[in-house]
Amino acid sequence: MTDTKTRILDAAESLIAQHGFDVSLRAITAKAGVNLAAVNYHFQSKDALIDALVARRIAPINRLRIEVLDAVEREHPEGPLPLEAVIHAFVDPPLRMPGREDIRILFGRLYGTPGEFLHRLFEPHLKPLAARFRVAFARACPELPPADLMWRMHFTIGVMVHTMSWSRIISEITGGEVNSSDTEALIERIVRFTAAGFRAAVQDAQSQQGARHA
Amino acid sequence: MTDTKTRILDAAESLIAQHGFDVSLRAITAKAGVNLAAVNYHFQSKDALIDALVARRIAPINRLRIEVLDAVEREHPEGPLPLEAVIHAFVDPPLRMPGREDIRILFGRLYGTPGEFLHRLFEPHLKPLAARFRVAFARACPELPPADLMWRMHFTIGVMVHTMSWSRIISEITGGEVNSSDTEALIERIVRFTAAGFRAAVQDAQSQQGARHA
DNA sequence: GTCTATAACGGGATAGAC
DNA sequence: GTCTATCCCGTTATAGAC
Repeated sequence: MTDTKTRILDAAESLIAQHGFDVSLRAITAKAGVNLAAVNYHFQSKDALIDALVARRIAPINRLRIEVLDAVEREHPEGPLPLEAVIHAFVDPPLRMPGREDIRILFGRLYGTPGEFLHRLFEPHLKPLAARFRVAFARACPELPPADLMWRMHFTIGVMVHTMSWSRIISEITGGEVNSSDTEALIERIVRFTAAGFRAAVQDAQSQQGARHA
Repeated sequence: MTDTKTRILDAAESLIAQHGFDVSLRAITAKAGVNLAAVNYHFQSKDALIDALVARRIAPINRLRIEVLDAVEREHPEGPLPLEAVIHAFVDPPLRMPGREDIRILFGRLYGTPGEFLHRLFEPHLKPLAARFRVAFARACPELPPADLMWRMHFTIGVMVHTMSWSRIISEITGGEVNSSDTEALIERIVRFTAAGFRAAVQDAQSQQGARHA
């Protein structure tokens, strides 16, 4: 039998992934097989529980992302970085994640809920990461204007997050035709798609105004 | 003074965009300037209110998407469809949306909350749309294997949704460096990014297994 | 049709025994 | 550390006056 604290975290993680952040403490403690008051003993509040829960998963993932990026930069001390490798360092750790699929869904849920958790969680956990990867992407796409660079990083996050949230459901509604169980192949698909997006031509300031597709 | 029913819908829309779906009926009715009981009179329940609220916005958007796609297909009765035009038909109506930015955020929030609303809202509203666009995308990318086609549609939705949810926040945290107020340019960026992604080479079944980036 | 008042319920948090 | 019992609050929904 594991630690009470981690059992609460595990139960909360699973339930939040399935039912969202408004899961009751009663449901969590029931699933964890611990008493209702335990959650307020080990953590101060439900919010603090969620903070701890997210930090437990985000921290190692971001550490891994930085490590992988470090390795890429070591291999290319100067000149442009290989774009696919940078994207890979960014999207692989969260998508591959430790075991449970719940965590992927939970993670996707976080991104899908802008505002509430932004200042509590993303500001500390994600801001330094974004800064780090921003210069990496800039080195991978030297000719890309800064605004386009930011938007395309943003788009890449969108692809990653949406895939994390919906991959299981996608598999269901397409009747298995689209299979998300092969994580390796899925990551590869994402890298190819977004790398091509990064390399797309940018519209120049002139034609930006009235361009329309026939 | 407008209709009570629509005032409730407007208030709910705005508040949900800002604070999520667990906004209280008290807050909604207070903002709408109507009585608490009104929401249960005009709609049966809070869930029914949300259904009505979403349907009110999704229906015209999807109608427009189909209309635009119809026009594209009329101009190209046979042979491949222009990819950018198909993407445009899909992402432009929701991103351009009627006036209020709240609606974009709300829309993004819906996609970011898989599970809860899927069977109630996306099944009826989105399933026929997806089927329609699927054949359109297949005509635009004839050589793309079906599985890749589905994933890339999925990725495109991810880019669109994430942009809708986060565009305002992105503008804030980047200090205006990245500006989301120019909807026209933003749509153009999305179309370029995703079109390039659709056109990316697919990994063949052989190299799918052990490919890794240096 | 719209409001006032209240019912019926479930939520998070806490005090105190063990 | 863990449990029982309880408090207090906010929530949805409803009944009935206007």
